Amino acid sequence: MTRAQAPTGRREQNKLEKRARIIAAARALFKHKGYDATTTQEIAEAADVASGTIFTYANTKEDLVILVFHEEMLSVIQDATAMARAGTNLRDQLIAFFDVMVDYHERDLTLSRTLLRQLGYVSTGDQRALVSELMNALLGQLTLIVEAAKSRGEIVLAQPAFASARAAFAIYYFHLGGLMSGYINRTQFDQSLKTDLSLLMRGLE
Amino acid sequence: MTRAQAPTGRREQNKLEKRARIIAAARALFKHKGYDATTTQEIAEAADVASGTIFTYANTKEDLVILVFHEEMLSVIQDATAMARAGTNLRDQLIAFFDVMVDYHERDLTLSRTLLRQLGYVSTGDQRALVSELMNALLGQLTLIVEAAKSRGEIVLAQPAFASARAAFAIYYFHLGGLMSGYINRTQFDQSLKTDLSLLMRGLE
DNA sequence: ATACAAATTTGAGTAGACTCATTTTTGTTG
DNA sequence: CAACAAAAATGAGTCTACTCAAATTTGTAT
Repeated sequence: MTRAQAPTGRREQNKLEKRARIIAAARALFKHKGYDATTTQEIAEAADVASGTIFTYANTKEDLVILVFHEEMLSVIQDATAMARAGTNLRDQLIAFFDVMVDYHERDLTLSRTLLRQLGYVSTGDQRALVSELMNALLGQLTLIVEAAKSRGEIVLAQPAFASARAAFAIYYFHLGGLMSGYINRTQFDQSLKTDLSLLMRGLE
Repeated sequence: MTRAQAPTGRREQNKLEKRARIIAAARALFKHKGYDATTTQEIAEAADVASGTIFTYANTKEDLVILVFHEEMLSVIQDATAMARAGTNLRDQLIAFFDVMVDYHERDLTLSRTLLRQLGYVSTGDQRALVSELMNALLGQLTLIVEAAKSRGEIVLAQPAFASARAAFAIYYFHLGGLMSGYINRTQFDQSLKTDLSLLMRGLE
């Protein structure tokens, strides 16, 4: 199922290099000219491949956004995890974590909007695997944070820690969408996230 | 700001009729042939307008999806509210509410996927107003449900009821995305929603 | 080396969403 | 009703994401 060994024949090697070139070209152009203003032709030229080659590595132009984010996001998650450690209680740790993520998204609004859009609409297998990987990394870190809070006796869990991490992320994700689409501003985002996470901590009953 | 009176000159009347024809044509074709297989030309023909006219009523083909859903969704929200009344406690009422919504979305997966995608990426003013209206209707009903639970002493709220409604919806929305994108199936959806809403009820602390 | 098949790349071609200069319709004024 | 301006509709044309048959490259076997 999952490829056992990293295949490193010449052919595989070339594919990897070409793939890397395409992703790098896409990233540079998206950030420089913006997503919409960048054509797949331009990406192909910058990556020194034919226009059709793009589409053996990504099924659609939007899939390229996922490829671009995939690498970056993993390191953002690391940063977020590091920042979370500074917090003194679970809620503040979660807020610190999400803060790093939002800061990242705010740096390139158009691109992040395209990403969010795409996350809810992934086409085929390859890209889906990447999204799953990101989501697992994210929820994995959040789960660790929740479990740590449990260990130090701060919270009591009737459900697996994973479920709490998921619920917290769901709340973050919803507000992120509102922020990215311009329904709310950053101040409102911070406020709403804080309120709703407090709610999750204390419960309604 | 908001137009005071309904303007009903001949011109306005014609626009409304034309708009209605376009939406009806789009709905019929989307449901019959699917979103992707339907061309804006076909919609224009079915609505008996020129191809360009479509784009004076919707900025993009995807915006048409929002127009189609706008009407339908308001009545789905009514149905959901009615079903929620049957529940005996807040959590079950919320689950009953969301159940109606998911049933609706499951009836036309492709179209709902396109809607969800679009919700996180609304282009310009007109469509944004429609989305806000839907969201307000939805969160409004949920808020009423939460407030009723508070009135009968089932829950205690440190925050406005609106925040609880929003948090519940956020959880629903996240899992809905997973369901629509095929990351989870309906059984898993029901399970996860139940778990996470229970979490919200009882809190972590 | 040579022949062969499989994998990969190529780029001209296609399809369809969207634009916009022009035309048509509508409402108003004298 | 004629003349005019504003609003709306039109559809030929553009632009670009994406396809796919043909060409090229790669790995293997003899």
